[in-house]
Amino acid sequence: MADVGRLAGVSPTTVSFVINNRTDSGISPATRKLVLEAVELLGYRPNRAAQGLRRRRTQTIGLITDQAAVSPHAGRTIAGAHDVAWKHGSLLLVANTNKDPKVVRATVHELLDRQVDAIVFAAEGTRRVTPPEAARQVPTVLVNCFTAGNTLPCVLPDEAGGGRAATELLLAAGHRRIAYITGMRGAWATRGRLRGYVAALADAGIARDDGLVLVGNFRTDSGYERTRELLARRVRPTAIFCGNDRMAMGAYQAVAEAGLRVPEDISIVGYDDQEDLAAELRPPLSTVRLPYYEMGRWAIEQIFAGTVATLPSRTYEPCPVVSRGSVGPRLDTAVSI
Amino acid sequence: MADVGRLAGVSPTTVSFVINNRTDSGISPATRKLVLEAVELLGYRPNRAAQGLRRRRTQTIGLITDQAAVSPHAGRTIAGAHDVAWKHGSLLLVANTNKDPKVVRATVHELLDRQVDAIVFAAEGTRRVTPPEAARQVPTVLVNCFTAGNTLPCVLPDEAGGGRAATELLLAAGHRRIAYITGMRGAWATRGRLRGYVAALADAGIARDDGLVLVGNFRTDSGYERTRELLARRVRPTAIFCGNDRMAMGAYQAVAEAGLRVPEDISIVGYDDQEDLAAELRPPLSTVRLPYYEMGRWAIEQIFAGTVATLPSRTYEPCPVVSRGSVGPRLDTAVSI
DNA sequence: CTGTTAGCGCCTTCAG
DNA sequence: CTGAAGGCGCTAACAG
Repeated sequence: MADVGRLAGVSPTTVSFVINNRTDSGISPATRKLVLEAVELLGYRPNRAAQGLRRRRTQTIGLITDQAAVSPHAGRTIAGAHDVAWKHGSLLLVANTNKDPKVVRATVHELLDRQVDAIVFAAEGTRRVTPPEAARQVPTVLVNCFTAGNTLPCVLPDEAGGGRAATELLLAAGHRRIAYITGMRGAWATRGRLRGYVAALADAGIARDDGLVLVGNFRTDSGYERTRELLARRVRPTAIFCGNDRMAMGAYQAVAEAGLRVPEDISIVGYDDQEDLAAELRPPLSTVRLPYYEMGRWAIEQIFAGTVATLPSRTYEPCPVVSRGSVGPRLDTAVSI
Repeated sequence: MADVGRLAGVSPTTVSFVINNRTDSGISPATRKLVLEAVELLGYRPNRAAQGLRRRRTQTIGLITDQAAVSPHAGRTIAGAHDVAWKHGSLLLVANTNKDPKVVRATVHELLDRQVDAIVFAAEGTRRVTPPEAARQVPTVLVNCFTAGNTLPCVLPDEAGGGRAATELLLAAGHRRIAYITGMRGAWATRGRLRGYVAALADAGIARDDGLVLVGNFRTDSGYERTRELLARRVRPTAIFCGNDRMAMGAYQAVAEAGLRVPEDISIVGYDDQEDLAAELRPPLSTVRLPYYEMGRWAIEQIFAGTVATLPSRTYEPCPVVSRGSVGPRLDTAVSI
């Protein structure tokens, strides 16, 4: 910076003013141009570490994930967060903990030591977390997780809305006997999706039939097995809502083995919109998207909006329907009620 | 730090010595203990931004990806890189470019401005890249990509080795009529895998039969279509090596539709070991793993080993076979040669 | 409209 | 064995 000043024949201060184009302390256009030329000539770039030291803002945000490796989910959250941060001139310091509380603590400290402006916690599967107290030193927002007393603002997928949307997609196609293969019992996602399913049926004036709700576990096998059971019944459902895409893949197989076709003979809807799976199934699977990218965006947007302190304890991000080719009209009018 | 010194009754210098436990400038055990207690009491943590300014090392490494969102791949590379960096007390500054050269340039500068100690470039799909010259200011290593003149060291998956391993897995099970459904023509991965396939067959003394090599495009549909063609032949292959897992999924469907079973009637091997797909297929797919995690590790290890400058232009990371349940013994001895 | 001065928090000679 | 002084690169008061 001193070099730039020397070359332009001004003081370092003036250079600083020009670089940060501060309008308050009016620099003459001529000087300004002179400085800019010197900057260009020398290829000068300000040292952010020094800036951070002085300004107490590093233009860096810490993002802590559970387990980035396992699924594309963490990647999408990071991408969403990154895009917004980038637009504001910030970058992400990304760290992985393997849910190990000691590592989480250590990570928060490492981030804080590097003077991050804010921290985002992102979980793969929705769950309760207990971030270390130290994180409170900077604005903190939770993505896809929440604390016991709702002590930190968080954003969660609107699972109930997604369950409703999936069910309504089927309802709109004329289906009335819609089975639901749930995910793992007790999982936060499972409960929400079920609530949406039940509500949608109720709104459509369809009597609740617990026989149509089978318990799966999110694995392909359970989708396959439960679908076989369903197809073996005297009165079959005309559509199946699967608690996730992998179970839907299992369902596809059971349907094929029974000599039936999707969607001609039976309609299927998944959940998650798992990349490289839902779109690649034959026929492409209609499903509901888990808004990881959007949640990542949201978190960073709140940070830049400076609204973190005043945020409601929970914000729900919609799970939009992704219509592909696995839902068809109900055809068995003869058999249904 | 001054506070700590005051509390311990020593100068800031002494505190610094204790914190960085410098053995050269011998601090008495008593003083040392005193300082450590003060640090503990005050919850003092050194400011890395200030340290970085002084030491010219920020304990931060920049990691630039192509498109983190699309697949789990980038996530695995990040995880591998992170784990090694963490072990050395460093953190990753992660940034995404969407292959846009202007964004890539800008990102490199943002990273350099933040004084990263090194830069890693990671691509999703193996390809040629042209990183901005500016990156040379710090050690730079490429993951899953390479430059035109091999001007920067890189690590790539050993696709030929993987193609060979997949083929040998089938050969070992007794198969001799092994078809290969390739990925997109011209893709770097496709060529390497094919080379390995051809070499393995040659080594086994099996005459080359170009009729067994069908061109696919990495999408599920092509795996399905090519497999149908294969199954319609008078003399069928007893095993199929698919250029990736998605095509293997398509192959599974064609096999099922033909009333055949994997692996009883026909064996199938995939490539990529795509999470949440290969392991979830029924039967679980035997495949070859793309070593993203390992390549991420490798890159950071080189950086800490200080060997970046002396590295060979290309290093190949093995693609290990992942045996699951889709390969069985050849049963049609009657029909084969 | 521009320059001087004084740190941000830390590390590193160099004296004692 | 420990402390004082100086500076990493930058910005914010405060003068002029």
